[in-house]
Amino acid sequence: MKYSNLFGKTIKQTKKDITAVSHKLLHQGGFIRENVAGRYFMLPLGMRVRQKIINVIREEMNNSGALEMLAPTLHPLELWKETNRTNETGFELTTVTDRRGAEFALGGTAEEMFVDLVRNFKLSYKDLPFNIYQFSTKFRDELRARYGLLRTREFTMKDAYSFDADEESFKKVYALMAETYTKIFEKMGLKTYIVAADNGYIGGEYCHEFVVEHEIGESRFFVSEDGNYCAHEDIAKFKREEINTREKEKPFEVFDQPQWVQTMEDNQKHYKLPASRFLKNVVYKNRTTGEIIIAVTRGDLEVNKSKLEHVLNLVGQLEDATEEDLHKLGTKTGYVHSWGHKAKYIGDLSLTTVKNFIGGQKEDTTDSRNVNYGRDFKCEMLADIALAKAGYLTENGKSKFVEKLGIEVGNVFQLGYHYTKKMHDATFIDKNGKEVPYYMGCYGIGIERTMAAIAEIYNDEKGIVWPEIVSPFKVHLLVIGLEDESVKKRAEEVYKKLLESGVEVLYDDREDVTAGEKFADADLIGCPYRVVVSKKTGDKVEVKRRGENKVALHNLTDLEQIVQRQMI
RNA sequence: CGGGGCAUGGCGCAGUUGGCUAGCGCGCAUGGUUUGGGACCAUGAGGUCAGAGGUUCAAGUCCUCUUGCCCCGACCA
Repeated sequence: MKYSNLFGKTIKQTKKDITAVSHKLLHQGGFIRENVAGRYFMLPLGMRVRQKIINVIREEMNNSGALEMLAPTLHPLELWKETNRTNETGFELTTVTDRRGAEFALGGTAEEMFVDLVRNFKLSYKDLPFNIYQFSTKFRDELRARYGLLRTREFTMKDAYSFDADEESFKKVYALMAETYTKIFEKMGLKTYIVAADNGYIGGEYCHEFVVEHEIGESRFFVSEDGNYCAHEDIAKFKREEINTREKEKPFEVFDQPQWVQTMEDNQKHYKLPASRFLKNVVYKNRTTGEIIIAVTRGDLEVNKSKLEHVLNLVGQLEDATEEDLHKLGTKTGYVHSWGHKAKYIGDLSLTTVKNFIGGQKEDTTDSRNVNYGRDFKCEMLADIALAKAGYLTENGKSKFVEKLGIEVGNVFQLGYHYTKKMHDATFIDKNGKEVPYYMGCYGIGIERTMAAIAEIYNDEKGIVWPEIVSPFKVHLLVIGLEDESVKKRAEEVYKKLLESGVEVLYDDREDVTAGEKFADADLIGCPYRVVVSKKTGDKVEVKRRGENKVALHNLTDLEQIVQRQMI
């Protein structure tokens, strides 16, 4: 393609408040343009990258035996009602109504649609298993879109849905998908961690995120030093160390405490004891029912809301209690009791690792001490509801957690019977002629986010350095000194030759642009090979790899060979 | 959803305690000089200062509301 025909422009300056490197460079290089918050135009250059990414994914998905298809964008709302996902928060549906009054949801994910399609076929066990997928626009009403393409409200997703006869058969598909994903991301130059995570509003019992480690990422996860464990913070299981379990239980008492002792720091200062010796209470409210839930933990630990929701089977339902809610309980911030309020008490596993807790019944000038779990108070249940942190021990106590941040570019979910049992007739006929629900999984990759992740990792101060397989063009050909007829002729010849041998080339043929500007654009756009034709190059061409400094003169056949060689 | 910030030609920004004809850089157009790292000169086009209401002799500037965007947080009681 000739640069003079390209729509879209590189620019020198971007807004100060663009913070993500990928956002800045993709905007500056003329790959994307924002429409409104979280919704982007894919410009021709960006479109080419997007297409390359799709090609890689498609090829590997097809290799895995999955079949591409396409579902409608508007999903009948009844389907979402069938699984009760219309009521779940954490996943705000955008709905539209047509002129007949029929209601539709703009799909943010398509489990119901695929189940609906499949159930209408009335399949037999002989038709199983299969894995069907699509590339389609997804709509998510994010509270806060940010970082350019990293978190948008409208994006392309590859979503696949597998249907199996049973768990055993499913597990093979799940493993195959994980393997396929690793291959896909590796091909694009992304090293991914496979992070065990929470299924959240998608449902099912387990899932894994594919995460590219990067500081800008919003996924916080932990890897054990021995490399045997890798889990998202929302599910990371860690060992609660015994604090003082050998100590003898002393008699419970309420005693005087200076009024200035209010916070956990005050406690530690006043008693000269570590935070782990105190009780901590965190109050939540069920969004829909208004029920108050009090999470009780050891003072040095924090409550993880996702874990708590999971334990209570209330995914996306909890919100922080307000001061008003506390008032209704007859208390206020800092004065919540570990027992006795009209609320559901859930305790963390750590409550049994300490003898003679301090706290739990704070009033203005008193509190309680020598509080022992089981003897002096009891929660409705003890569960893993505490937030993991760097340095904590793995469950077996053998290794320590290292904290990492990353960009979640893909995920694989075990869905099991989550949808097929909620939706009627989502069954096939087994060998015995019985109707049996499908055992499902689903698998997603965010295309634009993957694009941003690549740009986030492969760049330098001058621009993006695209991995060859996703680069918009393989060669960025630029000509300097176009007014010289022989140079111009030579450049045209090189361009034609490259095209003829099937090389994708962006030919900067602009006449009134200085050399410096052409170089700057080539760096910014970031194609892997920069080829220069000028007076200096004579019957050769100058070749430079983006990201490297050395330049070399080659003749055309050499160049073709260099470029044809697949570099990954 | 809470807190903070911003909104001025296409883009990036300046505009003082309200004051006269709203500026600068980039980009764009035209002409010229240039041509191996965003070069230079000249000329020109382009603005209901986000929207609505208000205060005032006078509003880009002060007040109120609305909308949009950006940043931080959304859990430690």
